[in-house]
Amino acid sequence: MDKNTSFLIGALSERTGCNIETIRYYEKIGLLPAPPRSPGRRRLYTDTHRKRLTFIRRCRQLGFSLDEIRELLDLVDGGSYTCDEVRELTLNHADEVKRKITDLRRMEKVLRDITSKCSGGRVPECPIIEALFR
Amino acid sequence: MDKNTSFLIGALSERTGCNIETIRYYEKIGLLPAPPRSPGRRRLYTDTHRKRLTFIRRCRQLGFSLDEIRELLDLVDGGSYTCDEVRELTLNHADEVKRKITDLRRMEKVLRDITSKCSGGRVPECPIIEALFR
DNA sequence: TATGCAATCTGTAGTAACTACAGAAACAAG
DNA sequence: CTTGTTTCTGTAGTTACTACAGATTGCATA
Repeated sequence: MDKNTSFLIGALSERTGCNIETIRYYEKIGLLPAPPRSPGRRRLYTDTHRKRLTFIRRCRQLGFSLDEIRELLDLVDGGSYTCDEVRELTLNHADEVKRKITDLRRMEKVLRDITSKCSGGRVPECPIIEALFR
Repeated sequence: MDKNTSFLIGALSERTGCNIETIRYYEKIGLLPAPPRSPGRRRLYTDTHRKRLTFIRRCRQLGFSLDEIRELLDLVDGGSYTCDEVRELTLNHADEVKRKITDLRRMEKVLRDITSKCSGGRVPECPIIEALFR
């Protein structure tokens, strides 16, 4: 928990739930800064990295694309971001999520409707198939 | 609408809402059978193809993966599918859709909660960012 | 001190489901 | 006959990872 304590990539992986290959991938594409290395060239992370990675992971879970996250991080790194800018990005995203929910709900309804029509026997004219072909 | 009337890939694309490259892609991976060709080697589709592609598209919209669709089509093509098998595939999928909806709803709530905390000014300590880093 | 084994390293290739192009050939209209 | 649109094949790019292969490194134990 100390600001100066450092740990290896495996520990970072455990603490964030992000797998090792993905951490190195984020470094490669410049989302996560390259950390200092041990004499044996192992990556040495600190809590700062952990926080940043947590941020990235959380955004991913919220459905932000890596490019959107990059935008957010640029705002943060620039230091001169406007609350409004972040707010807009986030609200746009919330709207997108809302649309997805609507679609999925329609999707679920169709699936349930379809299966409710199926008697469950061994017939060659399955209503599910029929419904989907129409 | 005639069983024997054939049309070109552009028409199939329009009728199904599936874009041309994607149609050729589905043929390449064996989801859509290779249609006969005109003397000039253009693909000649019939309503049978249209129906099959419609089925594929609809399944995609419902969130089935191409592999799942392949399973469904194999069942159909085999001719000996059980209604139960299709039903199970479909119900499993409905459950998955339900889970996705749950996740997205939580996601949306977080996004709205977060933005509601933001006053919208030009401050360096944006609560949205703070919330996501924690 | 030797040795074994887990963790890490780099770099490359594979994944899903397309999308985008380049360059050639075919066809329809004026 | 020219012009423009459509289609053709084949290849490469996309996103966000995941999965190796083969080489080190470092720690613990005999």
